[in-house]
Order: sequence, then structure tokens, then C-alpha cells
Amino acid sequence: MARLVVRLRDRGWRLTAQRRVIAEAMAGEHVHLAAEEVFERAREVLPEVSLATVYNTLNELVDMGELLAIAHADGRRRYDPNVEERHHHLVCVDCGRMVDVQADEPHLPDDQQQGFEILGIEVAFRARCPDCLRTV
Amino acid sequence: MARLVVRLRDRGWRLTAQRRVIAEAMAGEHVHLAAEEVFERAREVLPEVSLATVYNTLNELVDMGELLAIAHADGRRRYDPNVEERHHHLVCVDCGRMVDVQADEPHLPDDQQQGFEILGIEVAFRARCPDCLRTV
DNA sequence: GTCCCTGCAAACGTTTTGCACACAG
DNA sequence: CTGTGTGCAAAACGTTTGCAGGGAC
Repeated sequence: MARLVVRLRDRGWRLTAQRRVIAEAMAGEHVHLAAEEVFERAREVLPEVSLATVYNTLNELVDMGELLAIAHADGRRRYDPNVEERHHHLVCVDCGRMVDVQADEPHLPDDQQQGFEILGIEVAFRARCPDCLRTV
Repeated sequence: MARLVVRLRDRGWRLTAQRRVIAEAMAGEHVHLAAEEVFERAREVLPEVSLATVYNTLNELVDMGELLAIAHADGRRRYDPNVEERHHHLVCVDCGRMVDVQADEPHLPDDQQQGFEILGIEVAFRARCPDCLRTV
């Protein structure tokens, strides 16, 4: 985590108290928070941080390649700090929880490429998480 | 297409002019329209149809399992009438265009399941489409 | 001291909802 | 005739933006 802050400063990123608490809210390898959740975590540490700054900062981190933005079926974008390790996601259809998983990458046959240039692959396993299985 | 309308009536779905034009806008096997686009197509046939009815009807069709709702990175949900054939998507990161593709399904090893019950798999190949490749 | 970042509030685009009226069954 | 679907407008939601003031460098 300190790593992230150092990396950002080395890139000439202006390090403010707000940006620090937002980056710290994303600490950990297996977090998939929505902006609102990042906002709440950041606010616990620095109450005067604003939601707009959270959005601005998250977008910058995505542009810098320090976070992955993931489109979620519930309409709320999630942010994933795990940019190093190729991985996919298990997504609970009931509560929206996401966890990282390792799985083989599907391969797209040449005859299916239809002239598109492939940039990346996103795999989501739609699932029901242990907690939601219990309460059904 | 007529098939869909018949299937819906057989289920006791009240068949109105609005619902018919909306269902017809989704005809074809490889369409991935956003709600606004469905609205425009429907309105060409039946100008007094409303956007609210389009949303209500699309949601019902999704609940009935007659359409797939797909979360898209640009924030607009797309609707896919191809519910029969297992398939994945090529998604253009520039213009948002989606096309169906056949590719092998990734398999999630047992030791990665973490107590989740797997319900389905969604694969999106992030790509650049031929049109957008040309204009870059 | 400069410039960039910040908070606030308003604007935005998409989707949902409340309500009175209309029409399919 | 009844119950459900409809249009409209307003609200709700996540996200973005304009602006004046403030703080990092």
C-alpha cells in the first residue's frame, strides 16, 4: 500500500490528505469497492473528504493503470486494486459481492474475430455466495 | 420473432400494441440494443410509445428469461435476445458495439469456488472494432 | 507564488416510480 | 366490467462538472 503512494509520488502525483485516504481505502489485494463505499471508508479517516473528490481520484487512478474499473450488473462500478495478477471474478447475483479467482483464459478462435483487435478478456462467473446460499 | 410473441401470449402475457413493437424491436439473433435504441425503433412504428413502457417491458422480458441484460462499461445496459445459444461477446472499447462470438467456456477449478454456487459464465472480449480501427 | 486540487452544488444520463386514464381480456 | 398496462412527469440513482477558494510544491 505504501508502495502505491510512493509510486504515485514518483510519477509527480500531487499527494494530498484526501488522495492518501482514498488510496488507502483501496488497500489490500482482494477488495472490490464501489465509489460510495470508498467514500465511506475515506470519510472515517478524513471526514471532510467529498464524494466528488473520491470519483475524481478513482478515475485518475484508473487512467494511471493503478486500478481496474469493473462494470457491475447492479449499475455501480467497482474498483479493483489487483492490476498485477491476471484474474477473473466470482460475482454474487444476490448481494453483489465479488471475489477474485484464477481460471484459464478462454481463447477466441481466429475465425471468430470478425476483424476486431482483441485488447483483453473479462470473465465473470455469475454465482451465489456462501452467505446468500445460507439465507435462501 | 412471431415465436416470441406466441410464447409470451401462451404464458398469459397481456399483448398490447406497445409490447408488440418493443418485442419486435428486439427481433433478430445478433442485436444488442440499449433501452434508448429500443425506444427509437419502437417509436418509428408506434410513435406514442413511451420510454417508461420500454423500460418496464424490457425488465419483464428479462425476468421471464426471454432477454439477457448485459452490463456495459459505458453505463448503458444492453439487451440480448439470444438466450438459446451459449455465446460470449466482443465489445468495442471505443464505440461500444457488441457482437456475438463462440468461444470455449472457461472452467473454474473446484479449489477456486470458495463455497459459491456457479450459475453462469459471462465472457467479454474487450476489443476495437473494424470501424474504429480504421478511424484511429 | 503558482498551479492544481478541493468541496459544494448543480447538471447529467440512465433507470424507476406514482398516478390517473385507457384498453385487452 | 375488471384488472393490468399505459403515458406522463417527477424522482431516484450513480457519476460528472463548473466554480471559487485553499493548500502542496
